[in-house]
Amino acid sequence: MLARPIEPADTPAVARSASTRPAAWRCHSCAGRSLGVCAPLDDDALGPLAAMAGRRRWDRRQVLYCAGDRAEAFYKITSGVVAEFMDLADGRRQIVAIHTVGDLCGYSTRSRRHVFTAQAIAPAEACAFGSEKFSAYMRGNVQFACVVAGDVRERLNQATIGRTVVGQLRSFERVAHFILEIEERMGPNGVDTGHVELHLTRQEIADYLGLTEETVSRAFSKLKQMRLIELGGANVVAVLDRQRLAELARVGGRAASPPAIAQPSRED
Amino acid sequence: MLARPIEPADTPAVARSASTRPAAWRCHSCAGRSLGVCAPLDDDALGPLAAMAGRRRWDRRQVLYCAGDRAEAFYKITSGVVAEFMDLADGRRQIVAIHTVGDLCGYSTRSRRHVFTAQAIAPAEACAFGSEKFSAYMRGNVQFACVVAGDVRERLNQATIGRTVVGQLRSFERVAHFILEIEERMGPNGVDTGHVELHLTRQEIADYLGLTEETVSRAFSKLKQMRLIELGGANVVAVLDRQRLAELARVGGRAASPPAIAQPSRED
DNA sequence: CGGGAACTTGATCTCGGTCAATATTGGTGG
DNA sequence: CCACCAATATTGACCGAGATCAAGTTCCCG
Repeated sequence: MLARPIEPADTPAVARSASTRPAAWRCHSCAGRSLGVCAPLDDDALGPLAAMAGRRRWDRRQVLYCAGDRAEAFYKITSGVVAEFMDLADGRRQIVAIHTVGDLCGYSTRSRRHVFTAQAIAPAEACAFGSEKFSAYMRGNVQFACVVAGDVRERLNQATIGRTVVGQLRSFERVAHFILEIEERMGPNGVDTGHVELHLTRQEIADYLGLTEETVSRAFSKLKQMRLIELGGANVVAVLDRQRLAELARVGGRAASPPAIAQPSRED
Repeated sequence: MLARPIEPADTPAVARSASTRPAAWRCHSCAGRSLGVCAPLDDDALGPLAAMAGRRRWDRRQVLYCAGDRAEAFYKITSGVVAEFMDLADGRRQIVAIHTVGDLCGYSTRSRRHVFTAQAIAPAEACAFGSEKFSAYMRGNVQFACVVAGDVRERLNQATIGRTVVGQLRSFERVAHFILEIEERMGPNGVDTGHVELHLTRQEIADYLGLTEETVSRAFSKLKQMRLIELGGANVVAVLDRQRLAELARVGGRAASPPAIAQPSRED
């Protein structure tokens, strides 16, 4: 089944065989252990997943799967960045999601086919779960099924906010929103230096926001001129005034920065 | 029809007590029984849901819930049309979903608050399930949890296609897509006469597609002039050439291109 | 019928797209 | 380490799709 170009699991034989060590022990060194669908699971619930997981990696620009392909696996990203997009016949492209460490991608239609194409934006690694086994585990474990449902629900909310951004905001407002979104999603590390590595090229940002690369570039220049950001090398942006940036980017009634980290089932 | 704002369940005592009549018996006359999350469930699985369900109804323009409100219930629509939208501070509005018979709405954030506002676009009725009970039933029934996960996944796909429509298509292409979408979602009845009742005003369509009402109106006129549609009274559209309409509206589905390996860059 | 809401159409303006010319960056080999 | 080259970004000039402003027109519904 799930082909593994690299290695099924870089695990010493001793660990695989013995029941003295739960399969989930390998997860302890995983950056995504406390993120996304893994976070709410204890080691017991994680065990079957860890046992079916294989490792995969892709270089920048490599494709994980294509729209229309039969869905073979889910991928939980452990490093790097992956974009999902839809293509139009004439070459227009809409990036519909950007995934990074902790995110699960590979959701498909009811007919088990991918709707989107996924491509590594930065060299990426992931835990791969065969679709069949993954679904079977869902059908056998309520907790996991609920966790997945919650994950998809969260993604639906993100997608919907994205639709509002593209449908209603002006170009530079969209870019402001993008900067804050990336800062939030990519840097879940505690204190921020105010420096955000974008990972996406101007063209990719344009495809994400429904603009052209020239307009995106102009928007960056405008925000820089407004003293809200500073542009650095290596595609890094320094956020100078998060407050005003957030006002430009505001979508929906309340603050655009819900504590998005994987955490308790309820807050406030 | 049965009206009445909130009742736990107007079930004859005999049905509630006796095992001779499952609680789901009332569902047999429901238009949504074979749609959405109810469809995959047999009467046994439906029973607990039916037992917790109450009926609600809203007039045109009435609000089901507001963004930021604490989520109290899920609503499975049994008649009418409901729109979910996000508002911006300055009055701009994005309709992010249109729901009709069979659709479940009321999904919230992890913090149990609504992200969107829901409003009846046409007088609507729904089966209401208290959030707590609904979630509890999910946590106790794998099948139901999986069904809900599948429903949300489907919605995610729709939302993503919507984002592509708004981000990439020209105004009249978006309207073409809208017409076909409404035809498909509102008329699940067998053979179509080619007549689609839109239910939404021009302004609402505009808010859905990220346009202005004038532009929407011009797009309708243009499609009419192109002999693809005919405009009738009562906000009804006659589809004259579904084929060409679909070509304008096409997103995602690549036709015959071999899904070769990593296409390094966009063109060439 | 009458009046208000929804729709259509026209005139003009503007934001963002398009085309095109540099400028900058980053990677590679000498 | 530097020179060179391709990829990416920036900036400018111009254009056009869609927004805006402003009348009219049609459709409901009492």
